[in-house]
Amino acid sequence: MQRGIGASSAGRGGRVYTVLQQAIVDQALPPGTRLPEDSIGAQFGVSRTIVRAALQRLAADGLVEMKVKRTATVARPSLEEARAVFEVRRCLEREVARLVAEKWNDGFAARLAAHIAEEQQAADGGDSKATVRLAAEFHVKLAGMSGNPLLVRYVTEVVSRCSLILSVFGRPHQSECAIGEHRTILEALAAGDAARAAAAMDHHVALVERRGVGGETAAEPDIGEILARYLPLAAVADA
Amino acid sequence: MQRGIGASSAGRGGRVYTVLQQAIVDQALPPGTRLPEDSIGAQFGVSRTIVRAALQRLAADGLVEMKVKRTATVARPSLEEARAVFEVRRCLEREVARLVAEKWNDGFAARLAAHIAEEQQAADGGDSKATVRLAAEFHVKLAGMSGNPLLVRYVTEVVSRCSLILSVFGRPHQSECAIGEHRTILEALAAGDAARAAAAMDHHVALVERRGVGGETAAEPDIGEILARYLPLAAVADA
DNA sequence: TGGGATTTGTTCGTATGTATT
DNA sequence: GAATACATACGAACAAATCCC
Repeated sequence: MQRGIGASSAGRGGRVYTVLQQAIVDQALPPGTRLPEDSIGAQFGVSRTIVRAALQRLAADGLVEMKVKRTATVARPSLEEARAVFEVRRCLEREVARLVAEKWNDGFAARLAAHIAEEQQAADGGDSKATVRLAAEFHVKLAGMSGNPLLVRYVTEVVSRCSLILSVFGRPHQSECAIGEHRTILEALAAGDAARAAAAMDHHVALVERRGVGGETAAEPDIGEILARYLPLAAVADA
Repeated sequence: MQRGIGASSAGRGGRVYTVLQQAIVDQALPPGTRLPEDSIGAQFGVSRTIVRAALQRLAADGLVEMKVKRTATVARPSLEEARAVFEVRRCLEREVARLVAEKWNDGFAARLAAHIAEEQQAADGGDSKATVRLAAEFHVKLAGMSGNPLLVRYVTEVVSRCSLILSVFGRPHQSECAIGEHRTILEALAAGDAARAAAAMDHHVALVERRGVGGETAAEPDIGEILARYLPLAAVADA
């Protein structure tokens, strides 16, 4: 289990897609990074045809921006987009919690407990990259237990986009490290309480959003405001 | 306003994508219909590259099946898939109802009333094709009022897939002609009752599903003849 | 403002795999 | 079961648009 979040359908342009997606959600490729088809193809040893297909899939996922006749770039979500994505994510994940609670069994309990243990281990070891990745995988794994492939696809997509969003608006890492909240969700599920599980999930996602985009509006500020901050410096420089 | 449901992002491989999508949701291209890149490219006067991009997008939307080294075909949803799609659709559209109820204003009321009147007119005129198309557009239009672009995209996708599903399991047409149910939703929204609107929507989608699942399938017609009928629409969409 | 280097959009040829007689 | 026809996967090449100096 070393593959990327969306590795389920690795068929079409698979390797390039998977690697790029993982690199983007890992924040190894920050928003705005140019993704020229030539260079990427050279890196992977394939031609532009393959890269194009991968980039188009990533664009459909909202992780890459492709304007016509322009070099593709890693998407830079706006604050509005961020809100929209989290809104949909909360809706989807509430449904996941309800469905999984209905289908609950001992196997689910064991798998989730093991996953949370892994999260804890990564956190204790100070491996922030793994911590973030595992936090995302928790949600995808849970969605998988709903037995609904379309729900898995959508949850995978919104979770990926949320990782990207946190890399724009959130503090560097450790924003998603709410292992305790994952435990709370597990407990509600184990108790067979669908409503409480859905509420716990909703609360958790809301907290992720608050931690990520709640406080400051770090990115996409007003140009005028920025220049105003720099004017005093200019005055000094002139002197 | 003659464009296809998913015409919002007509940028990449736009014309071919739009026409094929419309033809599929209109059930003019039944499930299982072969979609060879050559023939389609010839019809549209473009090369396989363009057709490929369009087919890939349609495959991502779940409307087309593409296995490696095999001719693409119009997707033939299984009963399980159908259930999964409707499950997600209910979840998404409940959220749409809630959000639209919150943002309700007189403009929304007028636009929805006009749309329902159009539906009624098509139904009275016996235009079953227009009736089905307008029924789908009602949901997409409503989603647009949520102000959440991602929600619009997802609703558009599930609604399209539901049209395809109905063409497999439902009676030929008129399965979705529940204009009265659309009116009930509008009334709940106009009353400012978000919970009732969500419930009405949930009930409506459940009824669409119930009416849809239970029939048989049809035969395979000629692609060229069908696409020729759709080319004029493409010209209009481009203008 | 202009021109050159980059990079995309597209087509078409070849290799490879599938379906069919 | 083998051979043939057919259709896709992939890559190379050309023209046009964009970006940068």
